[in-house]
Amino acid sequence: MHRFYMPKSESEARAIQEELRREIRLFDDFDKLETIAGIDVGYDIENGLAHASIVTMSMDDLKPIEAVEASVPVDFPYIPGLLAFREIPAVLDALDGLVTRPDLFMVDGQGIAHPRRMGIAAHIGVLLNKPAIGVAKSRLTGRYDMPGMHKGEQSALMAGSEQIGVVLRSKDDVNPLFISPGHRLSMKTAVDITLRCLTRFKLPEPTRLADKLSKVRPVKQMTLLSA
DNA sequence: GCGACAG
DNA sequence: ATCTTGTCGC
Repeated sequence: MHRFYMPKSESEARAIQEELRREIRLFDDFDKLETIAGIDVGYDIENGLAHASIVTMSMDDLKPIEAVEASVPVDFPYIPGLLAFREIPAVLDALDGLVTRPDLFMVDGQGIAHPRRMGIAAHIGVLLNKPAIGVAKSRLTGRYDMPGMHKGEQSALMAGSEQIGVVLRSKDDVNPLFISPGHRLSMKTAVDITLRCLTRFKLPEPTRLADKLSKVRPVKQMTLLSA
């Protein structure tokens, strides 16, 4: 149904991104925003698996409605700028199990704040033809001034004279988040929606819950003290 | 050639 | 991303 192609080389991967970037639309293009889904991918290094988690919630109360997960073997290395090719297979697998249809996707990673403007959030948005926002915990590319230390303060993420994202302090005294639109919404809307998803944590609810699920919970040995 | 480098 | 104990703060 989708059209994800697994490249056989780095150059081919970059060529795919150059091709897909032409489909990105950065203006608000959706009629309703009732549900939002957070997407994140964790890894099980030992078994060579990528574990994708998607949590759908209501924009009203930010309470989860549905959660799906999927594990698939990783066949693409982590290469800065090509993260999408490593994580999307697991994401698409998890997506197959999703019953509800979220109005928008919030992805852990960059939207257009990418060397070729095709971060994983943009890639997912284009593949699904759905609005998507990139929420990254660190910078991939671009320059910026550090925003104030209080929640809500922000600064522009620039690539030359082009604004590719917003550096947002999502909580007092914690490292800022890097927000960038991925597809079918504007920079301003991407930030507005992210702000609406913030509660008392650093990460917005969609990504925060997906992140929690994607962590491959280790079979931690309980400290059982026998008397 | 030398750094930088989402997860 | 993941590996990891203690430790600071609400």
